[in-house]
Amino acid sequence: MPKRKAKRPGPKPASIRGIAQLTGFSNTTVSLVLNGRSSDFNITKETRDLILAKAKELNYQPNIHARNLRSGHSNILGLMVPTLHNRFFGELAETFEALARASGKLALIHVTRYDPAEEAAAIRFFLSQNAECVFVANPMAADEIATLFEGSHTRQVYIDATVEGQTTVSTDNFAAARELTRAIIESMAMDGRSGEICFFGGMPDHQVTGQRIRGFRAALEEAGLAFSEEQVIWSHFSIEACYESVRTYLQAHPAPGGMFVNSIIAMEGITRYLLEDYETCHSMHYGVFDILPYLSLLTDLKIFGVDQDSQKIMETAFDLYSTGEPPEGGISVHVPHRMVLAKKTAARPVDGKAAS
Amino acid sequence: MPKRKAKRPGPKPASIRGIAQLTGFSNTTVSLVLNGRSSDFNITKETRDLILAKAKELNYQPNIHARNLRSGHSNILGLMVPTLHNRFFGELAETFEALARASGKLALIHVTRYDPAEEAAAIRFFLSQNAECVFVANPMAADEIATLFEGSHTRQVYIDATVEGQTTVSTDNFAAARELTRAIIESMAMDGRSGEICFFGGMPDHQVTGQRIRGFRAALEEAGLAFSEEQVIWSHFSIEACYESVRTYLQAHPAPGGMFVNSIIAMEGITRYLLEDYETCHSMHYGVFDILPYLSLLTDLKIFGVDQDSQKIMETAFDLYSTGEPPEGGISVHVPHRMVLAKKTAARPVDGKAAS
DNA sequence: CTGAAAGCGCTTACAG
DNA sequence: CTGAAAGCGCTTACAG
Repeated sequence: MPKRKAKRPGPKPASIRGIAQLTGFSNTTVSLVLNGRSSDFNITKETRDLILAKAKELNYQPNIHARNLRSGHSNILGLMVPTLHNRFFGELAETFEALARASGKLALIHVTRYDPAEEAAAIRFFLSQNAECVFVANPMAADEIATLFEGSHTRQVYIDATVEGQTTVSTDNFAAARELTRAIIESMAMDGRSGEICFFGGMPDHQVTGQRIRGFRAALEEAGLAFSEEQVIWSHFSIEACYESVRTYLQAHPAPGGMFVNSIIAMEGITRYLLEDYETCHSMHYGVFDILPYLSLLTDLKIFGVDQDSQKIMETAFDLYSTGEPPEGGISVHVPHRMVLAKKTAARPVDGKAAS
Repeated sequence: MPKRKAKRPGPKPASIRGIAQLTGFSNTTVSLVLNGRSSDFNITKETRDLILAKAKELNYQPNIHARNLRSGHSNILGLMVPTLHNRFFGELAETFEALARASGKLALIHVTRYDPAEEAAAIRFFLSQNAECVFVANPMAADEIATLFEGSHTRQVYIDATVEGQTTVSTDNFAAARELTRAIIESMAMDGRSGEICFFGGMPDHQVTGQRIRGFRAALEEAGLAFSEEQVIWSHFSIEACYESVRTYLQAHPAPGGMFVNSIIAMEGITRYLLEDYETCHSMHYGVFDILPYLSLLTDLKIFGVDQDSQKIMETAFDLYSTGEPPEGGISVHVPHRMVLAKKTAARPVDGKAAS
């Protein structure tokens, strides 16, 4: 057990000046040594060891504020994310933080809750701090964001977004959505199931949603199925909102066939509605984007999923940033996703009884 | 579409000095106005409006490095979390960031991956930056961490941890674990199911796990059931590790009864094993800590859960920090959790007590 | 009512 | 091989 904490003694953290005084060298020498530049300046091994020892003894850590203020480059890396409530962004953020720290940068995370105004505020903040790079994940207003960067020295890397002339990294949302839709169609066919397939979740201005809708539509049309705007059910990304939307839709469409579910949050909204109408929910075929890897195994629903590789996506984005200037016109990278198949195709006995 | 970005023009962000020159006032006056202290210094409305207008025009944002360096108090708030891969910590982090920003503080998040060495590094970093407060969530080595703070001015608030003499906020892990275990026992009884109940997931030194094991044990003993160390299956918090552990256990224990699952990650490990032995997995009764709110509804497993209110926990922790000095000896707050019942026993999640 | 000046901890030409 | 000194953008006594 630690002792009750002492009240106000507060020794200040070790500083360069402190180490300089204690060792008898100048600030310059200490700073040089501590920054690993001793050899560039032919600083004696003895001097170096003395300073290093003292620094270790005092547990010296540079004051980032002073360092960044002075050196001009802020050492700040920013990550803008719409939320941290789901696996995809949580993992993105965790990887971001680890990579930033490993390169000696300060990781700043700004959560914008799918709000374009908050997004603009986030970017302005990062710019005002002279951030070295901002990773913009899944923005609502990608183009507006890009214009904010104009004239600044701050780099920008987009994740799950497409912006003309910028560096972008993402899952191939169009292709993945098409694959997922195909899986739904095929699953319905094998099951002898008919009925409309709808696209559920997301807001009209949300770029990634738009790409997925195009993939959804392409698959439908390839299969000779019609697509109309009415098949798209918009909904804000919250369980409550998704629940309301799916409820309204299903009560108006008594015999649905399948659903393209645009987020794990939307799936939770559906699950909540399942309490009210198990039969209908259970009869449908689902395809979920950002599925939890093992979710499909747990459930007795007919459910497929796209599992994005968020760690790889972030690593790729970071690489693109850290390997110097981007090529003129930007560069776009797609990171492969993984399809998660419904458990029927895996080694598990089919019983699929309603729990009712 | 934004224009291709300009290459190196880089106008520097607006500064106090810039505004001073442009408006003809001194740095002092500008600084005072911008910090909302005009009235304390009887600064003319005209002066104030002029400066404010110019600041807005230039989209002035204070340089945090300069401000914090000068003003001594760093304005930094730290959050130490073991991971961001799950809902509980993701939501914690999101709420933390929002609260910090709303109070004009700089939110710094440090992910430690359940590694005591990383935890110490995180705390040392925060201390070296003179952070105003560090929120320590679910540490492996709470006591060691507390000693690191000794003699510093940095406040500390523990989340999901108990430290002698410190301010702590958490779910009542003991009580919740006991309730959850009771639910498992009762569910098994109603089902006429016998067999050992084991505790699955977590590492020996993990404090919160220890508290939950005590609750688990209490419930067993209250029900006249034996408890022995062999019923505890340790496992690192990763899907892979949990899969391996559960596999080893179940192959050695052919007729298990129930499982206290110590994290959603552990549950995913089990789900993965379900592919190999559906019968066994399906026959057991589960209780999961940190369940996804609607997970139990999706599955055909017999599964109960504890749903922690991470947002409320973080808000409470933040309040405790922001309302000044903590009382001598610290203060401990428990935030109520919610029991999620298996769908067989209830039509929906119910607040309060376990199944009756 | 407003300004001149010091200084937070650091880095970096420059001098020797 | 090492040191004296300037300055990053800000805040805050202090002076008037």
